[in-house]
Amino acid sequence: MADPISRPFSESDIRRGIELIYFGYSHLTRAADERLAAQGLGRAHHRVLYFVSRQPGLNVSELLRLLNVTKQSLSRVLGELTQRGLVELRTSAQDRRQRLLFLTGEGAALETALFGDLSSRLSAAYGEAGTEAVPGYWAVLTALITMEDRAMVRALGDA
Amino acid sequence: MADPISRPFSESDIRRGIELIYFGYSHLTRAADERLAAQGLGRAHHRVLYFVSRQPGLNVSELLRLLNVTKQSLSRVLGELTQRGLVELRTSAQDRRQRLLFLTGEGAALETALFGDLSSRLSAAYGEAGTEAVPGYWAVLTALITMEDRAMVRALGDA
DNA sequence: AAAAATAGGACAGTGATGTTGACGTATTAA
DNA sequence: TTAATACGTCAACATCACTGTCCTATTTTT
Repeated sequence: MADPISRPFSESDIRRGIELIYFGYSHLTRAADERLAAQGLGRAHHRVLYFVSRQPGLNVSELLRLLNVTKQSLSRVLGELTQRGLVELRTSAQDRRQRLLFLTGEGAALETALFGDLSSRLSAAYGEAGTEAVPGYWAVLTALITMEDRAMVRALGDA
Repeated sequence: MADPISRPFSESDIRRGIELIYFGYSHLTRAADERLAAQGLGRAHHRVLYFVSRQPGLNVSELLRLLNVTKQSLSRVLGELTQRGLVELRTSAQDRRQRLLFLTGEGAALETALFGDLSSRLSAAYGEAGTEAVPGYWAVLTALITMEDRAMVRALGDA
């Protein structure tokens, strides 16, 4: 846990961490952004495709919590994705108020391609940084997430 | 360096890396985003304040390269920042076509507060993750950046 | 059975941030 | 003198987010 006595991190260490995550994230998504743009879609669409692929059958509320946007904002994106036949909404049998989200075949194909874009870049980075570096990368990023949301993010992996 | 033989990274490792950087970055900037919103500013303004603070006297072309946006887009943001008296443009003595960018006192004060927001979150994360984790965090993020841009990012630290 | 809470959708207006494209001007370099 | 460079600017438009309000269907509570 956090050690309140030792403060081994200089301003330069902090600035480095800020700049690297900013540039790193933007490079990570670059190829996927281009593929999306070619289809007339944006990152907002990708995030929906990603999470629906990750947790097929999740409902709108759960997706809203993950994305941390308003339902009006999600509604537009979701409408476009269903119109294009990339995402499907099915009424839940347990609670007929809920709409469960699934990718169509076409949606899954696009998501796979987009995942490939991210994956090839990140695999290369893992490889270049070395196996020992990866747990540290995970640890700092995990610690950036507030306790409140950490369970939600962990749950993605458990699914 | 990259080992072309071993491929020790599963899809789950990759997904984890994607999700953590997405949620981690959004948590990192949360407090700063709120401070900006309270002033009627956005992340675009913050990025300018950040880089001008980091490299006082950089010119518009250099800033465009760092931000990777069009000059029309930057122009609006820069105009707002100068109007509010947060950023100052001075004509370069060496090349009078160039405008060199500096923070005003007020601009520097705001940037300091915003940096404090990022810094306190990231310091806490470094601390929680442990000193050993930080170099791994840096290494993976650095490797995410294309060789082309890596020199540019490194140059920020050297300044 | 009636009332209240929940899940979700819809309409209207607005703002921040980005884009392309075209054009202009001052300054420096060839 | 010509060409390239470093800006700045006007116009139109797209994406993605927001607030606020109102509505329906369904489930839960009382």
